[in-house]
Amino acid sequence: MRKIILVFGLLILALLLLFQFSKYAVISGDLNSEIAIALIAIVFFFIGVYLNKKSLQKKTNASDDINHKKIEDLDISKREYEVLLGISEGLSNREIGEKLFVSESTIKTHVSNLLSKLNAKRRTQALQIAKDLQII
Amino acid sequence: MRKIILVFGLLILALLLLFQFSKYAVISGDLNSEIAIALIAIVFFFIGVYLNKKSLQKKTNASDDINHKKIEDLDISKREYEVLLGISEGLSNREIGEKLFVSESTIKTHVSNLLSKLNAKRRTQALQIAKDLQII
DNA sequence: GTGGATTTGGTACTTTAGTATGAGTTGTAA
DNA sequence: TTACAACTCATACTAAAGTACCAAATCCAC
Repeated sequence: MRKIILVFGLLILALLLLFQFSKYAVISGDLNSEIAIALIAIVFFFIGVYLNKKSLQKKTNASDDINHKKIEDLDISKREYEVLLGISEGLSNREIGEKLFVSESTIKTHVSNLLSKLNAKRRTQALQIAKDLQII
Repeated sequence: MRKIILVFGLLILALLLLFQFSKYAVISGDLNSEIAIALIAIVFFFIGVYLNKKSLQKKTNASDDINHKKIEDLDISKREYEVLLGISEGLSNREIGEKLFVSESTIKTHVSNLLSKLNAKRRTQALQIAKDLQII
């Protein structure tokens, strides 16, 4: 919020300076008024582009950022989450076990716990739910 | 490409009109020059916002649009694709069968063919590959 | 209308996935 | 230090998923 105020403050300041400058330049005869207006137009065009890009960037990041709070809320442990990532990579339980240097049994336990925590019946459903909750 | 030229043409036209209008208005004394400049600034600000949004929109759509050509290239039939969508919803073979009003056997056949076409060993891997190829 | 692709489905089997249960090992917060 | 959560692993199941093969019905293009 403070950031937004700062940006807008600076924007207004720049705006005023630009106006004053263009007026002075035109009056003093250093600058053609059309060119001054064109400059202002160009500057504001790019300000529009810049601000829009910034706001869209925030939205995009927010939408594909991982919701860590949700993971905690669901009581998903660190290890369980690593298993979930393995599932999302399309690995089998055995392969996840090899990747994390534990036995397939261990992975099965984690998967089973994960499914109940995510309220899913299958690993594919777990993926769908996890995506909905934006935790993967 | 033709569209871009059209947009820019119109833009330049609008620009010239705006200039002429503001100059005329200022000379005729109907308008204060600061207000004219401010109007131009605002107009160009929104032009910047609008054009930027348009270009970003295209990019976004292109990235999460389904690649139909790829589906054809992989020889994935209409029915197989429907099964793939069922998998991505986290459904079991039986549930996909119920949804498409065919037997589980049929779904198994489709899944098996899908896996070999996608070069996947498991349905979860098929999902990952399908996402990579942007066909789901 | 014939031929090829698609869709359907069955049997028989192997392989994974998932459940239930019990139990030993850590790390760590009270 | 003890109590608890997280992690580990095993056994013994049951339930799905996946493969291989075969076969019939249907649809569509040439």
